[in-house]
Amino acid sequence: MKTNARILKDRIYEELAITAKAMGNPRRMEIIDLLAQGPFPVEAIAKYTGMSIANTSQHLQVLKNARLAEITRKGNFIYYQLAGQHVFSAWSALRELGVTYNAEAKKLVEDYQEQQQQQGISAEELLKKAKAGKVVILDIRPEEEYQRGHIHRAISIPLDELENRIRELSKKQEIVAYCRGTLCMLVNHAVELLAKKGYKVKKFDKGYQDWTMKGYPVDMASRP
Amino acid sequence: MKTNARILKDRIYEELAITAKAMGNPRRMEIIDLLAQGPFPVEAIAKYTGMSIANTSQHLQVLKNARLAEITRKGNFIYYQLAGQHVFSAWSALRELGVTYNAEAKKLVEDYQEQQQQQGISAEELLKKAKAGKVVILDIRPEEEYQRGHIHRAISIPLDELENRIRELSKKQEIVAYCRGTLCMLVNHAVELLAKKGYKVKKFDKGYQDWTMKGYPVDMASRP
DNA sequence: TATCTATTCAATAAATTTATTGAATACTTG
DNA sequence: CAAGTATTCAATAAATTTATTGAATAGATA
Repeated sequence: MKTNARILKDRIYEELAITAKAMGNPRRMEIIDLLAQGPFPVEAIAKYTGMSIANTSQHLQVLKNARLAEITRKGNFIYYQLAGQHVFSAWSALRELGVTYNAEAKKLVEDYQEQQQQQGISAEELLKKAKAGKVVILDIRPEEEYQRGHIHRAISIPLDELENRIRELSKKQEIVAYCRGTLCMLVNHAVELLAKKGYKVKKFDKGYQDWTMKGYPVDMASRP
Repeated sequence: MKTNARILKDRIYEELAITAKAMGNPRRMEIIDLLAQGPFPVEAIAKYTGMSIANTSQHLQVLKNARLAEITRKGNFIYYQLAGQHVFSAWSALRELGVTYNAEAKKLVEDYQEQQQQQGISAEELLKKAKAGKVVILDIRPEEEYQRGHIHRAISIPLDELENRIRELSKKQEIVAYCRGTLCMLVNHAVELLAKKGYKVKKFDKGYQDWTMKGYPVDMASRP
C-alpha cells in the first residue's frame, strides 16, 4: 500500500528521470554531440552516425519528447537542434563526468584522437598564423551559425557540403578547420576528408567557443 | 561493414552513456537525491525509497559500477555515498534541466511541497531567530557530516535516529530542521514526523549549502 | 571459531528499449 | 493541384532492464 506522498514522489522522479534517460543511450549521446555543433537535418544525422533514417528519426523523437531537442523547418528539411544552453551544459557535465571517472572512456577518446593522426593547433598559434595571412580558416558549421558569427576572415563550407565544394579550396595553402567547440568529433571528419584528398590541413579543435571566450577577433552579423 | 573509426566511436559513446544511463532511472534518481544529503547504509536507503533490500542493492551496484557512488564500511554496515562533487553537479544540472523544461515535473514538485503543508523559512529569517536565541536548530544529516561543519549552535540528530531520540527535543520550543541543500526531500520526512508528534517545527529547506554560500555563521571541526 | 547479520548474488518473469522493415504523412515545389 | 521527397509511424523481433524470490557471502561480534 503506497502513501500519497510516495505516489507523488514516484511520479516526480519518473519525470526527472526522463531527461537523464533520454541521454542514457550511446546513439543519442552521439546525436547530442553532433547537435552541439549546430542544427542538422535528419538525413545528415543518420549519415554521420551510420544509423538508418528511421532509427535516427526515432531517437530524435525521444530527444524531442524529453525537451532536449527542437526542430525548425527549412525548405524540405527539418533541422534538429539542442533546445538551449541548459541542455548543452547538462550534457557537458555528464560527458565530463564520464571522462573523469571512467578510465576506459578516457583511454578510448585518446585512442581515437591518436588514430586520427591529426595535428591540432592552439588558439594562439591560429591567431599568429591568421595575422601573418598565411592560412585559410575553414568554418565547417552550418551556414546559419557562420552567419551569426565566425572567426575573423574564416570562409564557410558546412561539413555536409564539403565533398561537393572541395574544389573551392587550394591544395597549396595551409588550411585550418574548426567547428563549435568541446571535443568536436565533427571537425575530425572534415580534416580526414581533406587530408585524404591531399590538402594541407590542421584542426583547431577547441573551436569557436574557445576562440570567442579568449576575445580573439571575429566577424559578426551587423544585426544579431 | 564498419570502419575502425566507427567501432572506436561506438565504444566511446557506449562508455559515456554508462554515466547517463545510470542516472536515467526513477529509483536511482531518488537514491542519488538521498545520497546528495550524505552517506547512508543500504537498509536505510531501502526503507526511505520503499524498495526491497535486494532491489536497492542492485540499483546501488549500478551506481557503483558507473563510478557515481562509492562505499565505506562502518561496523556491520556499508555506507553508500556520492563519488564526489562532480557527481553532485552533474546530477544537479540534470535535475535543473528536468524541472526547467518539463512543466509536468515542475508542477509535481510544487504539488509535493504543497501537500506537505510545511512552512519553509528563509536563511535570513533563520539567522534572525538564531540571534534572538529563540529557536532550536536541528541538523538531520548523518553525524559525520555534522562533525565536519554545521550551522552555528545546531544540534545533531540524524534522520534515522530521530524516531528514537525524539525526546531530546522540547515541544515548547520552536524547532527549525535542515539538511544538505537543493530541494532536499529528506528534511520533509523529519518535519513530517515531528509535526505529527506535536512539535513546533519548520524547515529551512535551502539547507546547509545555501547557508554557507551566504557566509552565515557555522561551527567547524578544528582540523578539517 | 561459531554465529549473526547486512549485503550481494543468481535465476526468473515482466516490462521496456532498440533496430529493422515497409508503409504512411506532411510539406514543398513545380 | 499533383508529384516528389524528407520524415514519421506501426509492427515486430531481439536485446536489455527491472523487480522479486530465496540462497550465498563476507565481515563483525561474542
